[in-house]
Amino acid sequence: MSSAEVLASVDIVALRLDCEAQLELLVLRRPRAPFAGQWALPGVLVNGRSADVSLEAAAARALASKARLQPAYLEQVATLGNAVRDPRGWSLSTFYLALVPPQAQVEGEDLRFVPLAEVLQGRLPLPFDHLHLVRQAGERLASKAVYSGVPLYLLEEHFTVTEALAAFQACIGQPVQHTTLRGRLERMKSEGWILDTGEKNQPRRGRPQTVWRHTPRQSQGVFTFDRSVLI
Amino acid sequence: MSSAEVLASVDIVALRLDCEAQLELLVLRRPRAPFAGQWALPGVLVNGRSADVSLEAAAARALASKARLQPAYLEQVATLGNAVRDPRGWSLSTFYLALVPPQAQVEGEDLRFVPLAEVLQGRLPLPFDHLHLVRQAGERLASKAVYSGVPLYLLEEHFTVTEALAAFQACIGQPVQHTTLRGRLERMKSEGWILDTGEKNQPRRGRPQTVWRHTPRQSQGVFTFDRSVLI
DNA sequence: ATAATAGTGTCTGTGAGACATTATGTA
DNA sequence: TACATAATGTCTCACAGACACTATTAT
Repeated sequence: MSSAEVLASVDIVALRLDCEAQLELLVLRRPRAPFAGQWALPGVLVNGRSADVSLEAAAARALASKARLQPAYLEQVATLGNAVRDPRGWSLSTFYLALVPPQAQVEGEDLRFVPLAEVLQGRLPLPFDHLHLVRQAGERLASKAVYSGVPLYLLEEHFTVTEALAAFQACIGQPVQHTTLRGRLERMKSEGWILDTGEKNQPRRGRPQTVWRHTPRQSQGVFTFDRSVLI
Repeated sequence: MSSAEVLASVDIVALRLDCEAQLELLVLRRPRAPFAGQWALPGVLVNGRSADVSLEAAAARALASKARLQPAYLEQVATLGNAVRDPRGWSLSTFYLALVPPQAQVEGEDLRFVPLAEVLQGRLPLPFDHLHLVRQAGERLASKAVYSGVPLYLLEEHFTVTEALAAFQACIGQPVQHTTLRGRLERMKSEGWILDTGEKNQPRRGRPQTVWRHTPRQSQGVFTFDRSVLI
């Protein structure tokens, strides 16, 4: 059997929070055709010649080699494949949702974070069907945020309730009651996923904030609640 | 750029319920090397030469052409890719969970349903990493069954609470309170996902059963509850 | 003191768990 | 009648929603 005529790639939808707790998307200026010079999702081709032992490894390589980023959370979202998404022919994209801590230093000539909202509204066009991938990854994040602790991976290891609240709301796209979140954090604490450092953080004005620390048991696992935050 | 040296396939984990409400897995005797003659998951290669317009179409083709089956539910689970899963080299498998109604007529020389439990226990070995795919698909089904109406796709369109209960329990692998299920069905009814036909079914002995009808709004959608069935 | 922000308490509603009770059929 | 199976009712508990109230800081 000859090698199959299909182009397989791994693409990354990497998100972080900006200083106003809005989601940002990592984009990269494409070095090669097609769409050379355009901003697009970082990705790599997977084939027998690349050294990756697995798809996961290819995803990690895409982020590490193109952006020198190590995600706090990495999850495969889905694989999209059809005959028209790439002008070169039948192609497959297995795409991942990556969550990276805020203020990662990646600004450069051909690498930057852009507001996710701009992309979703089409004001910042992406080549291929990358907008579709971004949408699906965003929906995955939103749906997981209502019943899991996933948004904590967008924060520094040490965080406050206010920061966590902003992260959940950014992921879900809806307001969340702080009392609800406090209850959930309390449950995560009792199961060892986070802990109260005892430290306090002093905001510009007002009462000092409790500082929590995110300590996921297994790396990149998610704490799952048995209820959805009702919207 | 030459065609990439990667083998891409779509594999199907098709499940149905036997007459004792145990899950069964569809397996197919491989016509070609590698592993010719062994029972394995049905699947097809995807490449530019096959006529599939998309991965979804390839998945449907795999089921239709190899088993003449049309699934009531079809969902992409994930894509597994690495250098060692196929002796021919670096390969990708995008695999789908398919739910088919009971008593579908597919028995044949090189096509049959086998008890899922036998496969999971390793008493019925599968080639490649197919056991791994089956496990992941099974876990996906179990996790969805606790907060959605997915198991109803394993039933005939007309069903009773007892049948539904058996389906949920088979998917979850745990007993479920019939009162809980009745409550959920009532909620699905009020949102139009199922309806009370008014008919009754008379079991061998005992009170007649209400006959419900599964009428999913959008084909293959799932009703989602905002709580998990607490285990 | 006042404003701002963090954190707690209270009441309600929903829906699951557990289990008793009632309903309706067959043998 | 006895028995089997289906369906309902009741009570408790966990937890989200909503919102009032208290606590602790800076200005």
